[in-house]
Amino acid sequence: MSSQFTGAMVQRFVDLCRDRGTPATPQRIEIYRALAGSEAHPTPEMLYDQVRLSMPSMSLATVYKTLDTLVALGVASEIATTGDAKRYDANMEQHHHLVCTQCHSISDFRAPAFERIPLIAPEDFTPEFVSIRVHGLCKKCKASPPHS
Amino acid sequence: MSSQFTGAMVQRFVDLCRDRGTPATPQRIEIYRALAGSEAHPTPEMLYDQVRLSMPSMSLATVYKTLDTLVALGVASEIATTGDAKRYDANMEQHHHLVCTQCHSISDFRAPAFERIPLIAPEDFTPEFVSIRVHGLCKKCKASPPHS
DNA sequence: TTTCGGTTGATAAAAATTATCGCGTTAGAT
DNA sequence: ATCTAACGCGATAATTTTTATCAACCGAAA
Repeated sequence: MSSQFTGAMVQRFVDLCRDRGTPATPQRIEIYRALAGSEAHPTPEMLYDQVRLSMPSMSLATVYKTLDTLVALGVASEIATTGDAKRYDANMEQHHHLVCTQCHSISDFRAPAFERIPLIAPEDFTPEFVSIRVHGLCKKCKASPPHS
Repeated sequence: MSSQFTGAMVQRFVDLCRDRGTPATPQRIEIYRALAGSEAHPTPEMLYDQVRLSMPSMSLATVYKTLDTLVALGVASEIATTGDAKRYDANMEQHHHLVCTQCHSISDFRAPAFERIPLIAPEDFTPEFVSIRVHGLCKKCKASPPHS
């Protein structure tokens, strides 16, 4: 994620906060910037460590509360994982995920073949959107054998 | 999940344990039976409560350890969720999930249109399998308005 | 300036998961 | 049959992750 693109995302975030009447505090801006600038789909802890570099007074509780706020604003989403900690994504465009079965890393993925997945469901379920996860071996884990 | 079908699954589980040299202890059998007999994709806590009905001495730690064993044996899988607790599934057939955006319930789902999703990925990622999640409103939540 | 509502940071508490360890049971060797 | 070693179980402690609480702070409005 290039930093200029991140900057544009931050700007849009600040604008959205103004529109919604949600204060764009320095803490929220820094947390959003860290999330938007990461491709690692970071955990709250990871964001905490990142933001503290430029804002040492940051509290971990603020990170959790702000992430809830970002999700409520619709500028971030929580990713479903099998891991121990929550992970977030600021990429709100239609996209899917590659999940490494070895190291559990998650990366974004777009493919034309996945763009038009039919939105089907049983009759008693009202579908809204589909998410696809491709599980397999990431580049790193393919190269290096399991550490066991 | 009909109980006779659950019984067949338990039988296969016991056979598999014998083949693998993994002791099919009463605890493991009861935990597997509870998982195989549930359609709720239960959490460890839910399985603990269920199994204690017939085996009051069950320990929660045993549930956690056994779930790891079941996954290692390939007779159960952990489901990726955005929730607070882990959730498991004993249905090992190719299937997908309906996730309620309101109550976060998860139900199994099979559709011909999803049977042949192409196993595609970027060049540096080795895909193994795909999982699809259809997000939307379940029957109950469609009927009852949000509690807020 | 004062007030008020919302936010932050510190901390406690809760919830979920994992680690530890003694005990009992079982399998295999003798 | 007895002994022994290995393994699983249950109890519990410890760790990790997340949420709740609350006083202090900040900015906007009066």
